[in-house]
Amino acid sequence: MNLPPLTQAFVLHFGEMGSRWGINRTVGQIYALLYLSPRPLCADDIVEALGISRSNVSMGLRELQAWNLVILKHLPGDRRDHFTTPEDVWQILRIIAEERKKREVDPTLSVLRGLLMQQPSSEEERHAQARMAEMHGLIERLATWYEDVKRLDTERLAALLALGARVTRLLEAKDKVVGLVRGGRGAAAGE
Amino acid sequence: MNLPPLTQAFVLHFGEMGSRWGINRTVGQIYALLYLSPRPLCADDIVEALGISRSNVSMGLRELQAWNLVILKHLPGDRRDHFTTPEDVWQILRIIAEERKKREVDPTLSVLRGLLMQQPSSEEERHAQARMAEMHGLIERLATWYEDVKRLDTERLAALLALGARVTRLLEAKDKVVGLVRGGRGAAAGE
DNA sequence: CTGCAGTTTCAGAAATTTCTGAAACTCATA
DNA sequence: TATGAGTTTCAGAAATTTCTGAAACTGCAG
Repeated sequence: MNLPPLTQAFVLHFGEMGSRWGINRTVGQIYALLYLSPRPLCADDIVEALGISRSNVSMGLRELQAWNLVILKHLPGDRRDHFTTPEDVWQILRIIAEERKKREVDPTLSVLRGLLMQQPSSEEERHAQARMAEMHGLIERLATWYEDVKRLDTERLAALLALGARVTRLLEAKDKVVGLVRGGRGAAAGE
Repeated sequence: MNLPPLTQAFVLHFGEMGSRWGINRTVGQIYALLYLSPRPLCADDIVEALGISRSNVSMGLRELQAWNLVILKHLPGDRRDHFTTPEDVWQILRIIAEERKKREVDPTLSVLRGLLMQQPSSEEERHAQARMAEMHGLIERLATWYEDVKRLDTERLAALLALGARVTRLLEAKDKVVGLVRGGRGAAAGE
């Protein structure tokens, strides 16, 4: 691996974190490299930059495509596929959230649903099912919230984040205001 | 493994998902078992229930303790440690969020900070650093939001979730109302 | 003390995941 | 349709992770 020091440090870090993030070292490194690169890279550029085998790069790129984390570009006059990552970090965030939900949450949600349909065959099972119901309820709430929030455009999403916990102040204010407005003039605060 | 069918299905599922969640199969299974159990279990109960070695259980419990996901109970007249999970699923959610942040986000945040302090030594590096700055900015925003939200009590948190994307309506309403209230009667909406 | 129930540690075995090189495939173009 | 640049696949090698049994440790009870 022969990269400028900052790039190299970033790439190595992504490699190390990869396993914690549910991808492997190579995939992490490839992603990091593409993320930093000012222009699309082809597979051989990656082989060169990271010093790993061609087939490993191919598999890594395949996995990143499954994650929707790379974009395929065709440079004019070059048959080879070239790859970049989406530019916009908010877009990347959305993709990662979506994919992690799909992989880490949805399967459990559907298993829970299945198990909650069944007839418990003992007191033990009745209790177990109640616990599953609690878990299911929470996950479903989170999932609904996420489905909702992910549709927001970036500007609104950013505004919401910036507001942080102060939304609740707003929430409480709402109740007051709703009363106030209802008792006074026309509608202003919806719902 | 000899468990009632619903329990067994849940335990096996957690085992399979374990690797996606950053824990291993055994740890997933132990957690699932404790989560469903109506009473605290000791290590040997777990060996018995899951059919795995005593030392494996010991390591698994140790890891779950590192995650703060189990509670140690001492039953009167029994020297052995017994384990449960926190009862409240919201509490569990908080713990998982905290631990995942600590493991999956904080290290990257600190590496990014370090790299952003350095002097870029070329145009390439300057660009790479700009990309890192974008990533750092986003992650820091998310982290701040999280720090903020995690302090909410469960009731408020639940209310916020339930509101979902509709908060933005409220946000927009706020602007209107603030004007309206300012131009009309006494203060109602804070901030 | 000594014995013993209970727990932890750890080196190596087993299982799983990742990585490689060689072979197979694809498809534009000469 | 033959060539070859580029890509993918896949079986086995290498590395890593997980799991086990045996040995070491801990601290209470007699």
